[in-house]
Amino acid sequence: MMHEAGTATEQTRARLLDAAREVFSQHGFQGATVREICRRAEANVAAVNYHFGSKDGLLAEALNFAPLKAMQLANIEAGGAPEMRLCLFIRDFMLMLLDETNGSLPCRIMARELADPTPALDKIVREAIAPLHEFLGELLREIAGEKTGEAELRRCMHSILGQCLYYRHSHPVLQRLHPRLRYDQKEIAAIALHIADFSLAGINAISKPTAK
Amino acid sequence: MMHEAGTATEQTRARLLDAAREVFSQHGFQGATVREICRRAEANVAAVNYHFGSKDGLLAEALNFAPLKAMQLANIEAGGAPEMRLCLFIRDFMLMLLDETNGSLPCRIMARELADPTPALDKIVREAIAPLHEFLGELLREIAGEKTGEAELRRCMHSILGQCLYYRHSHPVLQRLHPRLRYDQKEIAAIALHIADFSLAGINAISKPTAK
DNA sequence: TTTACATTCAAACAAACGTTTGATACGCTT
DNA sequence: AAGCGTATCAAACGTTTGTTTGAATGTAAA
Repeated sequence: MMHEAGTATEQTRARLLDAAREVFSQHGFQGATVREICRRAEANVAAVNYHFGSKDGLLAEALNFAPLKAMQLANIEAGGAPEMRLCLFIRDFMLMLLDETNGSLPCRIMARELADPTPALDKIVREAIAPLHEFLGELLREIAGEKTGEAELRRCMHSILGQCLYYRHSHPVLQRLHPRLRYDQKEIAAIALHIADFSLAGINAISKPTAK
Repeated sequence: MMHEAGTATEQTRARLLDAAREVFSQHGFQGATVREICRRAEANVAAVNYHFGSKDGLLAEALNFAPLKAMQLANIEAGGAPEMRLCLFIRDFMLMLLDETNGSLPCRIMARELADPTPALDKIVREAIAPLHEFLGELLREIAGEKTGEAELRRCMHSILGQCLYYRHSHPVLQRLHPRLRYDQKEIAAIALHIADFSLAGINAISKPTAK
């Protein structure tokens, strides 16, 4: 009756999810309208409620934490010095946040939801952000050493995440200030490298305070 | 006929502006409703359109760049080493972004608008953000020295602003992760000090690259 | 073919939105 | 007191929102 891969039903579901990810990442949950999502998916307005129950349900299914988790796993398996792994993490994270050719729109949706709580935020925090913080906390612990306090380490983590997210959150502003700027992969890599250098120096200063 | 300070008309205008600043800073421009603003201001729904023409007009008048400019001016007049002035700037900026007792809600409204363009964003960028970037750019130039490239210096500026704005943008998330956390003035000062230390070390690493 | 069920569709729904209207109340000058 | 312009108000306006409905369509088993 249904449920074979590639069946018409599943195609509509998939088109709706793709369109939803685009519109949600562009306009946020509040700014996105069911009608625009359906228009892009070439589906009827009722399709969202039929397949996902509600706009909330569509958001919940549109989210996908797999790329973020896969990135963390690959980072751990990459091995090497923790400083190098931090460098790698920042670059991969920035690519997910900024690279248009990167398919991981869910990460950009999550970035939008940070400031604007929706019914899905609790799930996002529980399943994506909390593990990310744990992963990054352990990585920074390796770099900063055991003597660094928990609060200082957490603030270093916030400093790094803040730098990364800034380029996503402030993108409309930065585009107005520097209209020529384009976020191609080369520019993203350069920014990531800056953040890594900047942050490693910061961590060192925090973890090994030198008397003046 | 009217326009004397303290007249009933001006009181309604003032109440509307106060309420608008609260609601806009809490829910953003899209999320805020004219009806809630009027309810808090104890005014009729039509009052917004009568006094400000539209919801857009209310936002435009609710914005106030004076505190941000005053802060920059005070910073310049304070004098002292540029490193110390950066420290001062970060603390004042964080207080405007986070301190509940601080009356400068416009700064928090602007922080929300960064990610979500509204008709007022162009004016915000032109009159508040661009001057802020110029001010901070000059301050960082003093710290980093003449040899540092323009792009590197701008990235350092983004690193600092990103760290500061993170605590505002990610507040809903951080509150869920650390429910006990409260942003009193002591905590804000501690965070500001961290960002300053972290960033000064970062700037030094960028501006005076040391061969390994 | 007939039956049963899942999916799609145009249309309508109720609620909330920003805004407008026309009447009423107020404050001032004459 | 009369007249005039401003401010306030309840009510309604026209849109847009997410959602629901009931009929039409497609698909696969009986």
